[in-house]
Amino acid sequence: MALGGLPGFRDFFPSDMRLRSHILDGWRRVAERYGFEEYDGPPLEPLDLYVRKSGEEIVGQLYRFTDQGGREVALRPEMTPTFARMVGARAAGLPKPIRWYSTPQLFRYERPQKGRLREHFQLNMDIVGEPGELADAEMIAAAIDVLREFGLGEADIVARVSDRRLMGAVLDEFGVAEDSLAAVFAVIDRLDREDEAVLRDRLDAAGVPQAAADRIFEFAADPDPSLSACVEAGDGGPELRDAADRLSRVLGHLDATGLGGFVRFDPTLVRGLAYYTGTVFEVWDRAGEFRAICGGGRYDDLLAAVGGPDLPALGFGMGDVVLGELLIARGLEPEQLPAIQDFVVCVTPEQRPLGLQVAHWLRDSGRRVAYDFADRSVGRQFKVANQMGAERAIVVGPDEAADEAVLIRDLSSGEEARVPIGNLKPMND
RNA sequence: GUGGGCGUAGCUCAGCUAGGUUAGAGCGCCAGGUUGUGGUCCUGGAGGUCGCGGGUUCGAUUCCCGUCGCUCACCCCA
Repeated sequence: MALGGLPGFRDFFPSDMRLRSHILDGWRRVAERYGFEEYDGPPLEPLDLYVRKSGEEIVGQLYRFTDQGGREVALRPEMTPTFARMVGARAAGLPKPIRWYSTPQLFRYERPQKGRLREHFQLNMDIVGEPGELADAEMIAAAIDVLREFGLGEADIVARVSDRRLMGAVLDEFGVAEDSLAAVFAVIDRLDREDEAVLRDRLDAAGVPQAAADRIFEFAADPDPSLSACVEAGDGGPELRDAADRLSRVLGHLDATGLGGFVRFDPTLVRGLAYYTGTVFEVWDRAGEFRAICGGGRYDDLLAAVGGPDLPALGFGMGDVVLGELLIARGLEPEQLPAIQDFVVCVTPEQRPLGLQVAHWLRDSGRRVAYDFADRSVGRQFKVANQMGAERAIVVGPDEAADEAVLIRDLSSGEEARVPIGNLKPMND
């Protein structure tokens, strides 16, 4: 290989393209089954579109440059700003709620690692203009159904669901100061992966009182947390009660759909959820081998904040990289379809014109057809037909031609039959 | 940005651990095994500056240093 590609970018050989198409096709099927309409925007956007939402520090993680017209531009790292602009342009005239989906290729300048490249495809499904909990449940159900579409079941995946406001209220009640909240969230996110002693040191460094730390670990130790326990721990203020009530209804709706077995209330879900305002969720493989497969939630203030309409909204994103790794690990890759169905065998070069006509008729009727480009022996042509995975060999030879027929051989059973050439003509010819 | 692992044919790897004649295997690929029938089998072939550069040495794929690349983890995560 004289020249490699860029790190974190993928070449999709035919065998890889199979999985990619499988994933993208599955995404589309389910999104449309949920009544979502597809949209797309430009892969290149003004840099400012992302700075405005996420701040200057994000610039280092963007693929960005100055174009020949002096504009600062960036390859899109996420779809939400583009979505906000597009929704804003049409929202006034569209019936609510708006249900749109997209499958953009996104780019981020980061060190590639497992499940995380510099480029990926991401399913985005969003609902705009609906404040009620049925929409929250609908969104989570859609995410689960997308994964079910690929053959993943309750034993494979789990949706962790919470409300953005719950844990903050609980921590407040524990005596955690407002300005150490971020550090505490980071600790909570690592409860499964890090020793308690290390995490206690971090809490201490963040200025969290010993008593508060004790209550955090006690709270997090509950293997099957309940909403009521959460409200109790937080000594339910009105906002906490409202969040708990809402979440309770969301979970109830999900039970009603029959997807309850995929769902788990998890108040420790706090990570990377800066702009969410209510329901938040992530879907994980149960074995915990991979990163989050998908994440999303309600972001009622975001559209207005990035210059879009002031409408409540919610949605999720699901990347193709982790999902692809998971499907491979669970043996759920799509099966390889042979490239062709029919292989036209020419016995002698004299049959070439007839062979070309037969092949073209078959193609016109929708069959996948190939033939040998060289005038090789019949045996060789059969070898190629077999190698290409053909179901049938269509033999065009002098004996058959004399009868205005071809010989059709079933390559798996070996059965042969003479068929009049006219029978191969497409129906509508 | 930080740290670990790995770089030998298209792919998966062996050889290197006391440095030495034309660097190997399996799979894959190509061509044959004659005259109209494939999958198995047999024969032959193509394909490698042993990632790159430097050092030690009579001699380096093998030892040392550097560098690049890949990969995993950390950081970060929209």
